[in-house]
Amino acid sequence: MTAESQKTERYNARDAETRWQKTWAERGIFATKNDDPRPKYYVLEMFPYPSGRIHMGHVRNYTMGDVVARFKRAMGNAVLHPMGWDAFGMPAENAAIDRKVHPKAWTYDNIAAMKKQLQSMGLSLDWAREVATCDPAYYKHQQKMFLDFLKAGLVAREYRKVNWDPVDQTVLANEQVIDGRGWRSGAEVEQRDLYQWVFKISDYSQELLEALDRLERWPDKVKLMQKNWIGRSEGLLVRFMLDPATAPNKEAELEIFTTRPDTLFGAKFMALSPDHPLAQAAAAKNPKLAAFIAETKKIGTSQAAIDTAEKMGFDTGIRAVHPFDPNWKLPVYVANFILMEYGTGAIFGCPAHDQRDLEFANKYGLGNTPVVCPPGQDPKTFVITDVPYLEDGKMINSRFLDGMTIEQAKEEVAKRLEKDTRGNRPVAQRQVNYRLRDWGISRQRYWGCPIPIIHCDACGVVPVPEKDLPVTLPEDVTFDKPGNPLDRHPTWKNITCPKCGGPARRETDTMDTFVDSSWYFVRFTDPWIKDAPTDRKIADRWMAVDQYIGGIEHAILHLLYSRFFTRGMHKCGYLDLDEPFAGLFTQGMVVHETYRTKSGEWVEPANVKIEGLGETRRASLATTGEPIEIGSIEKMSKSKKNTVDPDDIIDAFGADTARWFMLSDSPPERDVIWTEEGVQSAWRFVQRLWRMTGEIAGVSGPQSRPAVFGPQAQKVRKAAHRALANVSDDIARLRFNRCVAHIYELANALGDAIGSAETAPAPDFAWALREAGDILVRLFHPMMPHLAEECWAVLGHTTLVSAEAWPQVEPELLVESTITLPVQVNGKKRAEVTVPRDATEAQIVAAVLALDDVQKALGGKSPKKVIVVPQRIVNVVV
RNA sequence: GCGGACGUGGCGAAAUGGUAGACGCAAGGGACUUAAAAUCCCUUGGGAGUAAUCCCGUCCCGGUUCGAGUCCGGGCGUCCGCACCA
Repeated sequence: MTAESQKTERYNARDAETRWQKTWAERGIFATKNDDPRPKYYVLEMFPYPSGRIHMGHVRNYTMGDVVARFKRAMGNAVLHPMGWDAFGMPAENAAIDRKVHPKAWTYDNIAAMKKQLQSMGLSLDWAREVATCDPAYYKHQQKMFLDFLKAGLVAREYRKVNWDPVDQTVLANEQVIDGRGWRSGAEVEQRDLYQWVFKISDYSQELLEALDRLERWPDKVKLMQKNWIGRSEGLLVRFMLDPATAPNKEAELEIFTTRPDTLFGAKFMALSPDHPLAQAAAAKNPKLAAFIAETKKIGTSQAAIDTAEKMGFDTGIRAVHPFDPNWKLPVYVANFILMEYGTGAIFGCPAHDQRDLEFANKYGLGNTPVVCPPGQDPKTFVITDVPYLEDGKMINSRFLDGMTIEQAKEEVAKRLEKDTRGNRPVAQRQVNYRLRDWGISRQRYWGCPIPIIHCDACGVVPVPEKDLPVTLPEDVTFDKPGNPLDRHPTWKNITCPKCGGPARRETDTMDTFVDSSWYFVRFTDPWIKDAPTDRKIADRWMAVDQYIGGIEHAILHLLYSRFFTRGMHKCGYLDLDEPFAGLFTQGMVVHETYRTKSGEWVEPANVKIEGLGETRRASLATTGEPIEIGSIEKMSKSKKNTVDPDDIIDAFGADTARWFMLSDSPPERDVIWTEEGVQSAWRFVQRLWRMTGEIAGVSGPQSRPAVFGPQAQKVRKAAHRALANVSDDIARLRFNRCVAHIYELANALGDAIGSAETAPAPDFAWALREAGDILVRLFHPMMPHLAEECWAVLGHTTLVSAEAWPQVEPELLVESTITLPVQVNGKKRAEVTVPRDATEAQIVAAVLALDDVQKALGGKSPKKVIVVPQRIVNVVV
């Protein structure tokens, strides 16, 4: 055979893949009907930002989703598997600034390019439902819901301290500040006070927290992260009297929040946030205090600044009165470590039992009194110097609390102070605090959903009338100056007030793009409806998303916001559920080795030549041969140039190879290392499957199922049905790496069987080979759909395997008539015993004790007992 | 600092408390070939032995159990999330 003819016998992935993609599109087999009566299954992958090109992370994510979609479809479900674009956001504006292209043009060009790439992957998507969040037909409904939320009390306008990104010139959510820097620009974030539109997500703190327990198919890790983020703590609000002689005004009281009311007798000082009204009032009369407060503002909010910042305080001269002792006066400080946003912005300090309080007290010589004594410690000798005591113990130095546990003391203090009233109000009340703060959605940006609000000099804040929706973005904008182009737009901004007809201005802020992605999954259920965000019946039919798949980086922001927004939509009558994602899966990243030249420049894998193995493994520049350092394995990123372009891989090997590799080896929740060897291995397997089905197709056998199967045939059939059972189970549990292994096992078994076949195999064996071949193709179809169609046709089928039902397991093929059990003596394996499947325990024991190896291991002793675990193991204990 | 996850061959990894290392990669040997590629076959945790076989082995130290990679306690290490949150 010549090299040329061999070449033609290879599977031509590029050719076959375009062909099958065309066939699927023509026959519309992935279109989903909203009135499909079969049980629904909604599988969704997090939609991409149209950056311009897909990356390997997308390939992994969408492959996993597609496997689930194709499997569920074959299982007889009506499957909803849509795709869209998270199309608003800053990169489009950055491109406008850098390249002088309009954000809209840039975005839609990117969408076109990426759509083509996604289509080359052979994903079973219903493209008719495609949405882009930058489309007025989409954001119109978002504006409507903003107004609904406003009416429902879920939106507020607040003058707020915000994180200001000086480079991007916009406000950032806390979640978008990483180590004190903007998550996109990397610029050090400043604090500014601005009017902000906020969603009242904190009204749902308790609800969002409690509902986590009911999300059974979410990873514990994500639930825990959300739980910590919501940050519930129970404590006591306590009103301290201020010594009137020292108070700056008639505000003769200071309210604090504490989770440790038990330590009240260890109090040494009070501390206020620099932003606290009492601090401000005191500063008005005390220039030195005012200067101190100004000083605290200069210290940045960056992580480094917070880590290294020393505790600083300023004695206001005000004295507070201990709630249990009118003669006990506590100095009131302004301190730089007290946050106005949490609790009441004021605390009482108990240095003996709090790290920060102790540092502060030590610095200002305030001393400490331990009030909780560790078990086994003599209270008389127990002193605190540099390390506070935070554990459990018995109360000491605490008058009526002495001898109690911490819990008892907390309860006692709460009870007494709740009873105690001052001015008709109890001195203390129990309170639950949350760390979660309202979601500021205002962004000083052009490329986002306009907030449908008008500011009128006479009427104030006026919602845009619904008949005027959508408020569309003007297209004639310039990006030659920093800041928001909407703010300096001559005509768009100025408008007449819909209420009074007087001069007014549009709100020029746009919404955080996380709003766009907080409901797109609902829009997919009916993206065609024009006059409402949803068709309620259809939304209720498809929601919740049964399986949501995406990166762990969205564990908090996107998922929490979506949970909130869904509740808002529920409240406003757009659907009837609270939790949008019934099942969540967070997939790992695609990582790759990094390469750098001696001078420290990153080098793309495509330009690197690797030689040698292990210790002698060396890299050099492909062009010049200059030696290159092999660095650590890291997430693929443009900055480190360790990326592999999906287009290149699909061109060279086909989409199926890329898909197969993405599912192989690593468990889906863990990172997968992209290697050249791994791709080669996947590609070889594609070829092998294709050859193998060709060989099976060449076997002539009976048309109808033989009545009896010989041992050779049974062996093949058992292998096929075992693989079928295993793969079915593992796809359902998203254990794709195990599916891959089981498919390899079946291919190996089938390869052996074909190898052992005669030129004219017996009819039953021939039939079994064809059956196993059919099963094999249908099993790998969700992972490698194009190859599967090709092989399916080679096997003589005229249907599409993509539209075939999942094969049925014959359960009797999964059980053996005899079983071989390992035999242990004192927990060490010494022999094996083969017994009939239905052997009784007594029969098994007899068979085991009759074994030479067992007798030898017993060394003449008689066994104390024999443990028989049915179908598993036998252990003889001496 | 608080919270969580993980630690298994040369590598990626399997293993409802029940034969540790399935499956893949890499490596070594062989077949086919003028040769290469491709393909196929064999070997591959460590040690002892001609061999049958035996001993050791899942980060370390203990414990529970007939039996522990798996459960519990204590270390060590790596990774992730949160963090002046009162």
